[in-house]
Amino acid sequence: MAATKALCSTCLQRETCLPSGLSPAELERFDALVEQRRDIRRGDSVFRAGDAFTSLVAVRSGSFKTSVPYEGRERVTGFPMAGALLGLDAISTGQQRCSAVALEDSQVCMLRFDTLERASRKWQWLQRTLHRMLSREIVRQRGLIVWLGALQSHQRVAAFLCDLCTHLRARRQSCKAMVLRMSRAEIGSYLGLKLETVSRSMTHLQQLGLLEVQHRRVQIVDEKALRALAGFAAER
Amino acid sequence: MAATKALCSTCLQRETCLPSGLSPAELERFDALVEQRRDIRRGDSVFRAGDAFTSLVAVRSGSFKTSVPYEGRERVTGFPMAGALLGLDAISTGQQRCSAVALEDSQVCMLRFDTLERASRKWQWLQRTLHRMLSREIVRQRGLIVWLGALQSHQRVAAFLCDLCTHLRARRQSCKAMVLRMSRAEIGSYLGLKLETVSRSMTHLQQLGLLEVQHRRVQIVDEKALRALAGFAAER
DNA sequence: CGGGCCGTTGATGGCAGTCAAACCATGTGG
DNA sequence: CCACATGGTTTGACTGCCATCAACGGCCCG
Repeated sequence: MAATKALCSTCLQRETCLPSGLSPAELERFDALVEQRRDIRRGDSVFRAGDAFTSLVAVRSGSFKTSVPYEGRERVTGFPMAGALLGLDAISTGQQRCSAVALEDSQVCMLRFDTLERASRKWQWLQRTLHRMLSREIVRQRGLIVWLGALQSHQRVAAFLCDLCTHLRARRQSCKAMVLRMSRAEIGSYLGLKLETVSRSMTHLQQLGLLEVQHRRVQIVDEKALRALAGFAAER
Repeated sequence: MAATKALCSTCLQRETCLPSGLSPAELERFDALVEQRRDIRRGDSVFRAGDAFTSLVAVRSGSFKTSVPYEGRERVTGFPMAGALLGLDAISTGQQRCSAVALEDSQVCMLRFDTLERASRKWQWLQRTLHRMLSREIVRQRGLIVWLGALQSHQRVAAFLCDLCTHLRARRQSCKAMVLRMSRAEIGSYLGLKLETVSRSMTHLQQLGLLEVQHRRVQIVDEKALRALAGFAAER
């Protein structure tokens, strides 16, 4: 957990992160808001459910899983990647409600929330961006709700993979040869399925000629058909 | 759609709504933010998916259902009641993503969002409350995600009824003789179940001696057992 | 080389979806 | 006031999807 000063101006994710669309001058001012940068090793957590909330966490590189404890077990609620903001749910109570564990060696930027609130009272662009990030999280979660309530298992897996693909593309990474950072069990927990069902769904999609699956290596062969199967309209 | 000036200072919901915990002086200032009050008749909508977003909508009295179009059908995403804030998801894109239809004759207060943003740059308490409302919506939705992914049909129905009960109690209404404003089909859409399954689950819970059900009249006989069945821990 | 973890595949059972019919409350018009 | 239509709810029989239990196989790492 090395602590070094983060510089948003040098960050590859600044366009998908909080300081999006800023002028160089604004960017410099924003840099002052970042408390520290931390390296998180694979398997380590940034915070755990129950921790006191003081800072939002921006993912600078790598990827995480967030999960809530429920009935002794864990339910995965998302797989945030670079540019995402963690801890938005903790604002309401001041307590973290989920745990965030790194799926690979990652870097995060800590943003003290009281500092952020003060700054966003001064700077309209920051206020707007923060509101948008909060609102976007609501939209994202609702997408999951629709998946869980309306789709069959192989459709959910298809939707998950398409979604992952979209996020990777937005981060200029290859979608043609994805490497899943999470296990079948974690995908299943996220999608409300058992790990065996996730596995079966993937082989099913492979048999349809939409995917090539080799353990954690997934290649999307026919993305259009995959999206259609998942019930995505032309939109998105 | 009568338009009269709303007065938060006279509103019964002001403690669960945006202007919560305000001094009389602050309350007066807040009153100035409310654009107008509107009466919405049962079956009418406040906004529909695709509408341009300009205002948040606070429910003053009555109840609504919010739903997103999906594959030609509708998926119910919530049943907001008095004190709730509608349209939080629209902030991210500036477009309404769901429709809000009144389940009974209701009243709402329109809050222009640009006005609200300007005011919350001046008033810290407003900023905090707005952030909390946004964050709380994330938490609420995540609860639903956990239900959908982890619970059986009768557990989901039990959780739904307990949740409804909690909200009614917070609004000082009776929980012992609830009248459901929504149909079985709407409950099913919300919980990711078919209407027949909702009906069967209710009779099942009745046979267990936890409920008394007569069409839309539901009486909770053993709330503790119902909560236990739904997987609620002692918390909440 | 061996062990453990993860992923795949198979057989079986149970829960919820589907199709269908009956029942009930409400409201409307004769 | 009653007959009737209508929409919502309940109940039944059957089907199908996913969970469960179990065994096997591949990969990584000590």
